Amino acid sequence: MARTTGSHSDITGPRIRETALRLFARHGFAAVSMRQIAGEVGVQAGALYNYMPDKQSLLFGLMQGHMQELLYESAARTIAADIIARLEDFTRFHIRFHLEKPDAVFISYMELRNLTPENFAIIEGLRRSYEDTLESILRDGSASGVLDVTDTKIATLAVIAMLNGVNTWYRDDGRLTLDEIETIYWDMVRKAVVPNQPIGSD
Amino acid sequence: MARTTGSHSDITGPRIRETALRLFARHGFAAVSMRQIAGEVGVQAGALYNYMPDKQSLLFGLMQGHMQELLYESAARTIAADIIARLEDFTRFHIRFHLEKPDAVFISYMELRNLTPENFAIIEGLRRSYEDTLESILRDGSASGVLDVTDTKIATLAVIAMLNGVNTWYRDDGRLTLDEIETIYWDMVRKAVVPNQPIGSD
DNA sequence: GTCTATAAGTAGATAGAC
DNA sequence: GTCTATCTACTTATAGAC
Repeated sequence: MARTTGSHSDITGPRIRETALRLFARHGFAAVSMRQIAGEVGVQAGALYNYMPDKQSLLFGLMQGHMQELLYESAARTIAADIIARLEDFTRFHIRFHLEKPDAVFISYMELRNLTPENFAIIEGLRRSYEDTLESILRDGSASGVLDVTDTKIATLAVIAMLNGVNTWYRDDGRLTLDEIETIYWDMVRKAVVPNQPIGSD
Repeated sequence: MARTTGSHSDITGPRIRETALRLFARHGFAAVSMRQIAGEVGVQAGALYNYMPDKQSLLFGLMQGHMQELLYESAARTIAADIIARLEDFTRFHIRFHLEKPDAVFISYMELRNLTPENFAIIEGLRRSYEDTLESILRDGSASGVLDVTDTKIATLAVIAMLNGVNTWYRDDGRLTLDEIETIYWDMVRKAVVPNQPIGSD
């Protein structure tokens, strides 16, 4: 039966997080008020504080949860034994995972400024761990000669930045399928880091 | 002679814009108050309104000025007749220009959400014009066969996203010179879009 | 667990003196 | 052109009733 007051701890909590994620992504953390979140959830602002000590914790929880899931999933999906195949695993996983969670991706990058220094350090650590997933692939590939990168760290950041770009233009109703997009990016990533012999060079 | 009150129109205006640019980049548009800007400039909050009708116009003016300068400079510096050389011009210009103006670059991307719809449309138009600079290079190169890109639009956005990434990690006292960084990125860009024959492929 | 009410502070913007 | 003072609205967070 419908109630306008009473206990809803098991549904209100997730709804607060979903709503906050969407509003933070759309308008920015600083521009969204607790009243606005509460209003969309359907409770009064004071009720939010049953679920979090303050607004900062809400933001941090969203970002931390996202980064932990990213790390967990990337470890599970980047498993091929062959280096080139593992790089392809990573490329396709990164694009797909990021396109599935655009709001969480967006705030995890855009709202770093609004974290306390302690919380910022934690999120930065998780982000670096994720970068290490790719960097170790590039380092192993360079060592064995199947890849050719001038600077492993820069190549890592360059590839991730390039892949992140998909989120800025992708639309569900666009002209390309997800698989086509993955393939186009994988082609560019592969060419950028594989030893090559340009046609027509001498 | 030092004065604490009186006319300063010719120096206060630029100082307001410099200060706002720095504060917006550091803390975000929504998190910076007019009083905070005024305080760092050394005037009272009310005085700011001699230079702009509202806070929104201040943000828009900063972003518009940056984008117009980017367009003007890119046209002046991407001039080589040869396609590959022009792509290299663009790559090196983009990295250098963006590293010279990190705050303006940062807010021109991060604060798009805080523009009114009308202002957003104008900035988006300028951004697309800049992307067209690169896209026309890639299109011309593909047509003449000196470049090989599966999808011109995606390649444009992928290259720009990759180059933009430099701003997230560059430090003046880092281990690489600006020219070394440009060269590393140019190497990756070139390999990604030039027709190639991977060594060891069959 | 949610409500109402409120504390204590800050926001953008304006009016009028100088 | 800048100041002081102020308006109106909104902010995060808390207290206590139910």
